[in-house]
Amino acid sequence: MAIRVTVFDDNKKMLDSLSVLIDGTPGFHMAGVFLNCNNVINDVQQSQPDVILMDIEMPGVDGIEAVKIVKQKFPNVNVMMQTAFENDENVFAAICAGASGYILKNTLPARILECIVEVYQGGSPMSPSVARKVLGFLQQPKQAGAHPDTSEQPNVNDYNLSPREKEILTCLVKGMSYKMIAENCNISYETVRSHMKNIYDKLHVASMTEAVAKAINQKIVS
Amino acid sequence: MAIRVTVFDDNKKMLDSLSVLIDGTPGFHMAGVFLNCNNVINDVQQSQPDVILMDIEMPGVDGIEAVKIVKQKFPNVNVMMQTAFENDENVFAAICAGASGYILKNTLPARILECIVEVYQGGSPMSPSVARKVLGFLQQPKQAGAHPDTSEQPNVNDYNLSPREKEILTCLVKGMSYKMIAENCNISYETVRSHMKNIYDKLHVASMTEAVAKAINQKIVS
DNA sequence: TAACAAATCCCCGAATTAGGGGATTTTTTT
DNA sequence: AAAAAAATCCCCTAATTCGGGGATTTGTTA
Repeated sequence: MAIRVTVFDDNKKMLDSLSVLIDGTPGFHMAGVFLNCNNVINDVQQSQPDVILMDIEMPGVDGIEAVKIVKQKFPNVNVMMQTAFENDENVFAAICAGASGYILKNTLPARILECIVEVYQGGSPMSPSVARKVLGFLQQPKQAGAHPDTSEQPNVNDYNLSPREKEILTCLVKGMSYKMIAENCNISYETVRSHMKNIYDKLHVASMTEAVAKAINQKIVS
Repeated sequence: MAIRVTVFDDNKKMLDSLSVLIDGTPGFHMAGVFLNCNNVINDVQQSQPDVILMDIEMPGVDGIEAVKIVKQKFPNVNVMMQTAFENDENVFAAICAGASGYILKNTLPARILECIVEVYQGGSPMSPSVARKVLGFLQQPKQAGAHPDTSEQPNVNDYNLSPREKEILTCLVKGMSYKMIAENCNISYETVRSHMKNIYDKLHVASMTEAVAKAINQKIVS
C-alpha cells in the first residue's frame, strides 16, 4: 500500500517537481496538490493523505495556521513542514501547532522521500539545523560568560558560607529534603539542621524557599 | 583535519567496534575511549575531542551527569548520546543537560558516522523515535493560543499553569509561606494548598524547594 | 447541554521544617 | 597556646507542609 501524500505549496514549480518525485516512486502516491490552504479541511478530507507536506509561506491561511486546523480535525494525519526559511519563530510555532517534521527546501529529493517514510512510521525528520534549534528550545539558557570571579577576592554575594554550607545549600536547591541531604552528605539529620540554621542566619532568611530563591538569584551556588 | 571523537561506554565490545569504525574511516580519529565517566573532565582534557559519544547507563557518574559536567567545562564540545533505551526521562534529561544529539544503539555504523559529522557541523541528529519524543515535549503544553507569541523567545517551560497558579508560584518564589500567600491573594489557606497541589502536579515536583528552583531556573515566573 | 478547566473551600493524618536550647571534636587563625 | 570558625551531633516544641480524600461555583468548550 503506497503512502498517500498531499502537498500544500504556493510555488507551482515545487508542486510539479514533488508530483514527479512522489508519483514516480513506487510506494508513494500523490493524493492531492493545493496552491493554498484556504480550504484545507476539504482538501484533506478529499485527498485522504497519510502524510501532508506543508509549506509555511502561503497567501491566505498560512502553513502554521493550516497545521493547527489539520491536527485538530485529523489528529492522525502527520504533517511535515517544508520551507525555505528556518527562523526560530516559525520552527517553534510549527511544532507547537502539531507538525511532525520540519525540513528545508534545499533537501535532496531522495532525502525527502526518506523523510516522508520516516514521518509515516512515526518519526520526526528534521534538517540538521532545525533539529539543533529544537533542542535549543528545550535546553535552559545557560550561563554564557562563565568565569566572572576567578580572582582571589571573595564574592560579595557569598555571605561567608563555609564550603560545607554551600554544599548543603546546593543540595537544597536541587530539591532535597533534610533527610536526603543527610544521606547524600553522610552526616546525621541533626547536623543538616545545624548547618541549615547557620545558613539561614548568614543569608538572613527563615525558610527553605527563601534560601533556594536567594541561592539561585544571587548565584551563591552554581 | 580528522574529526576527533571520544567515547564513553561501559560496554567494552561497543567500545571496540566503535574504535574500529572510527579509526578505520578516513576523516575520523578516535581520540579516546573510556569505560566510565568518573574522570570525565580529565579524560576530555586529555583527548581533546571535537565530538563525544556518550552512553547513558554507566556505573558511577552516569551519562546525563557527565554531559552536564562536560558542557559546563567545555561548552564547545558537542556531545551525542548513544543508548540502548529511549525512555522519556532520559531523552529529556540528556537534552536539558546539553546533549546535541541522541541516537539509539541499533543505529547502523554508516549512520553513526553521518551523525558524528552532523553534530560536528552543528546539527542535532536524533533517531526517528527520539525526534518524535522531542517534538512531543514541545507540543505537550497544549496548543499555544491563537496568537503565536513571536515577540520574544518562546517560553517552552510553561507547564500549562493557570494565571492564578503562576501568581501563587510567584509568591512562593518570593519566600512566602502558604499563610502569607493566602493573605496576599485574599484567599483561604486551603485554597492555596489546592493550587499548590496542582502546581506540583504540573511541574512534576513534590516540595516547595523543587518548585521554587524550577520556577526560577526555567523562568516560569519572572 | 454536557464536559471540562479554573478557582474556591474543607478535613485528616503523617511527614517535614523552624526555632530554641545545648554539646563535642577538629581545623584554622591569631 | 588561645581564640575562632567549622563540622559534627542531640532534645523539645511549635509551626508548616504534604498527600490523600473530598465539595462547590463559575465560566468556557465541545
